[in-house]
Amino acid sequence: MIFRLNQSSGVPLYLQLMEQVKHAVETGALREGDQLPTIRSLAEELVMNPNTVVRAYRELEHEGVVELRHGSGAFIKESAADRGRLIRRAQAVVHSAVERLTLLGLTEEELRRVFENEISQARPEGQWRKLSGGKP
Amino acid sequence: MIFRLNQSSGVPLYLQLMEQVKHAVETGALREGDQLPTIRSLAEELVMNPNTVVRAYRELEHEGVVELRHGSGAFIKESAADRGRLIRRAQAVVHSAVERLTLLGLTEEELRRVFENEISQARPEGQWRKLSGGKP
DNA sequence: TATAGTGTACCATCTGACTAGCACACTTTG
DNA sequence: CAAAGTGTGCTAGTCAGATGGTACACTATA
Repeated sequence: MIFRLNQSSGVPLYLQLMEQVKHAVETGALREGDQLPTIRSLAEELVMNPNTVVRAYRELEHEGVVELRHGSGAFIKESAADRGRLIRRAQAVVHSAVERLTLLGLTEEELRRVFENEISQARPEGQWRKLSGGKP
Repeated sequence: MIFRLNQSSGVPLYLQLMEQVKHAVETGALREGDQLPTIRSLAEELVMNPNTVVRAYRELEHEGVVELRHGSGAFIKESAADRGRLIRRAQAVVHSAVERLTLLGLTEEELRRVFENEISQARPEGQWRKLSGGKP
């Protein structure tokens, strides 16, 4: 497993860690019964506090993704549906799109904005706040 | 202009606001000389503290995106390059990709993870921390 | 039955994001 | 000149993320 965390994105580290684990499960990189890194070892390698790892693991347990076994470790729970194939296919689609846009000359910042904008346009159900203003 | 902020994403509101403004400029929705909403009015409509809007505006000014005129308002500065056409083209590409993946049955959460994973795979230059662990 | 390795549970502390409220200075408009 | 609307500046406080450290409880293994 390889986890990549972005310190300066504003997104809490424990949330990023959770996302990484979920993604690994979705792609099949982590399978049912696999043991996750130890809290202490992961904290050490990611140069973060063990408590932060604990928080991520506990939330993942609460979401039913992992199982914490006192004294032995953290393990991937049986996932309801194996979406590995679908996710990998999706990854391919996104990959080609990102590659194409990179060649067009978009910066990573622009890419993120375009993507986030598209998501929020396509699915306005979430916790959004709208503002319709004119020229004040 | 329409701004959409996500309260529960973990990303600071002032950063989200900045992104929205930048995106609006990139797409051409906001043009040179256009006046942005008043600090107070924007804060009121977005139901946030004026200080938070101030912070976003000041950072945007620092980045050269807007110009704050004491006593009159905030205005879009002349942008170095008009990337409107490029960005709109990119938006079309991303739009079709997102649509396709939505039809495949991906949730918004999965979509975000796949995208973020792709970005970090494609451009590992940033402030990333790697972990290569095995089964501990 | 030891012992090492694991998760669990606290507590104190620091930092940044955000809120809350007020007074002040400048510009526009009448 | 006066009033309304604007950005500016400041102080104080709340909250969540993250750190740092310690002690404890459980499990696997020799």
